[in-house]
Amino acid sequence: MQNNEILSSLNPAQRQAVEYCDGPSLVIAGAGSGKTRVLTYKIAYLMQNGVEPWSILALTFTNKAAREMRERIGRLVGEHEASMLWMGTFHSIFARILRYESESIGFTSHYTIYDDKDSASLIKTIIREMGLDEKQYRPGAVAHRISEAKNELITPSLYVLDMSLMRRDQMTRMSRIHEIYSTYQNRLRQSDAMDFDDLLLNTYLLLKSNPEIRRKYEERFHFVLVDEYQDTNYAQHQIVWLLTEHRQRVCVVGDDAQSIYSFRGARIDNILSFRNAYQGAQLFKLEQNYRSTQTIVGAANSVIKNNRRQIQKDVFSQKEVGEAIEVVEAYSDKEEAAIVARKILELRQHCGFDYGDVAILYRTNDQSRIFEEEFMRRKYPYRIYGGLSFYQRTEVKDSLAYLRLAVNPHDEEALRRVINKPARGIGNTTMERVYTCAIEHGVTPFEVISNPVQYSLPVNAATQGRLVRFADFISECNRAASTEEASTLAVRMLNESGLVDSINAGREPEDRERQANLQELLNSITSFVEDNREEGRATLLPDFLQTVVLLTDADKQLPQDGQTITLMTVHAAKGLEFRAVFVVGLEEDLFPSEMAQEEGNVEEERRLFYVAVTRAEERLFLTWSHSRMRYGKFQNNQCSRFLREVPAQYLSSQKREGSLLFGSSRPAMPSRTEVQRPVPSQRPLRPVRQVQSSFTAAAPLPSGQQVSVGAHVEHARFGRGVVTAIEGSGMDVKATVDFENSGRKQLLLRFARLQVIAG
DNA sequence: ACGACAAGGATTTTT
DNA sequence: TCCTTGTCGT
Repeated sequence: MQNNEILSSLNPAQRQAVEYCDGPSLVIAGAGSGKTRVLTYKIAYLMQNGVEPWSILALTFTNKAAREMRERIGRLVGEHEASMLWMGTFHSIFARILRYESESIGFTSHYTIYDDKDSASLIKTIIREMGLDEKQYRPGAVAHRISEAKNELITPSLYVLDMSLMRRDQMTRMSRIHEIYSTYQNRLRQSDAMDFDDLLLNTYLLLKSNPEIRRKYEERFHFVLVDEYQDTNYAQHQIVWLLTEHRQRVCVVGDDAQSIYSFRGARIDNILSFRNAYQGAQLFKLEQNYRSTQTIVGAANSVIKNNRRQIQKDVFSQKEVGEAIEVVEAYSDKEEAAIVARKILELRQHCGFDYGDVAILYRTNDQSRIFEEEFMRRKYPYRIYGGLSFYQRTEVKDSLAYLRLAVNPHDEEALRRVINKPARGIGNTTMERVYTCAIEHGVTPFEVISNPVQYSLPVNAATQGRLVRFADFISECNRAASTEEASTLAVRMLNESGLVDSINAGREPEDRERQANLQELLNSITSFVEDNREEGRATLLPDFLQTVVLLTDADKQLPQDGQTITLMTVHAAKGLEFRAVFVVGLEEDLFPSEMAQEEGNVEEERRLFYVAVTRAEERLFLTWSHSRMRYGKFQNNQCSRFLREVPAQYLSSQKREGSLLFGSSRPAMPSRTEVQRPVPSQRPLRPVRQVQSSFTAAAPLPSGQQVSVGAHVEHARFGRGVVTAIEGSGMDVKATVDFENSGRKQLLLRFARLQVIAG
């Protein structure tokens, strides 16, 4: 695709944002304004103007966003080119850099990444070891403080110097947090492990304290782009700064009105004051909403106006005015669910909606239950998103812990988790002694169980034997981890450890589910290995683990089949859109949450409401209930202030009897203002690069079938597709296949499980 | 070492 | 209300 083709499909504001590449820019992308489009087109534009793909760094928050963007760019500039971009989540990109540079910060290249559960568990252990009261030092609260500190780039040694932090800890009777933090960091290091926050903190420290390394990455990344900038925390902002300070070639995209993750350390100030950090940054505003009706956009605008801290913008829609928003007032939560169900029936029967067009959005997960019950009764197909993640399930975590030990036997949390799973006579008493002994000798628990005699561990001979046997097993797997293929080793390890048998022993339905989960995990390892093999790479266990810890359920969730109602929290809905949306539970102390009121975070709750409203394309329903069962008792509620912030003009006149809420006038929509048009500066363009490859028309498959360009093929996992190119020679013949549902893939024919359907 | 029971806690959760 | 966690008894 040529430049002009890329640019011609953009509106003026989008186009200006794409074309401006000379300096820092901030793209404020209103809801539904084509943000991803701008990002992908901008990257394609950069590449077509001579910027090498491997010198472009694009950071996202989710793997899903990164994957989708890479696919879209692949369609513009070719899969091969797109595959060379540095594009991924902050965490995965930084984890990769840290693996490469691990030695300069005292880790090995196969360091373990602790997830939240692992770090919480370690923090809890430390609190106990220090003899502190767990009521006073609630592990969750301590973990949160530590995470906050890390996100603010405060190391343990800086923590003690920070008077406001120290005073705050004193006030909350947790004055020893700094010690816990310091011990926690030491234990992580000893375990050759980093938690999620360390991936950012250590990247920052690496770049900050090693000028040569920093220069290397500054020189590597000619252009840095950041998605969802409103959700970045201080650490992320600072790392981006370290990478871009000198070139100032940075483009951040986001919407301050959709900043909803402050509880995770996100700083809305990063986006609000971007132009202070990057002096002279160009501001582009994408204000045309392509998603929703004028009514929905108008309502959303009116609500968000009540926030003080925001970047002024005029989001508008040129779609039809659309249907009025319906407010539903219910007497009980049950009735609320029943009314919603009835409305869905109406939508289906009279308005041409399908189940898959409908989403129910709520503030808290436990609100899903009552809808689930209602839909179950009515036999509506539905799907609840959220809840406990696949990777957090006990059997999955246990299995992964074994694999982690094979890669890094010093991983304390993994060892704690599985040493007696299945029971092998190594109980708590023994392990307490092991940990004490390890601390005394300054070694890892694994070293103690490997050589109990050497460290004079006070246990009897039988226990000693059991410990050594386990340690030897892990050591043997550890040796195999650098040679044996991931799937083979995983299967062997989980079998030989006895974990598989213990999980397969049960016959209860829950046991069946556990068995299925274990199987699913093994399948995922196998397909990971096979995918890599088809693309010409071998896969060892470390490769798999590195990828898998940074995955979430959202990444493996099957795309909507279009036949089920979606139930999810508003947070989970960010970035999605539905023809019809029900925002339910609009009551004071629920939405906005009572917690937010205490902490003065109502503006963030309002942004959350804004996110909810702007998910809707055509129909929006806002519901609330006078009473609701919460924590086992009935609660009486007032309707949410956010409901009152929606002007009556957007609301339907039909109201329930007895409703004191809303009038029924419906004046014209507010007028929109002119789109802002900054003047982009031109710069000379380098010629478009040519890709050199040897192309062939046809090649044989292992099955003997001939596959040629244009052939229709079927793949075991990717489904059906068309071969668009065949290149390479001998062992390395690769086919590029456009799959109907899985996008474009390059596969090594030697391994690919391809069937020719029609040639 | 495991099952039965009580107590306590309970937003949101991209990694 | 309901789930997770800890304690106690066998």
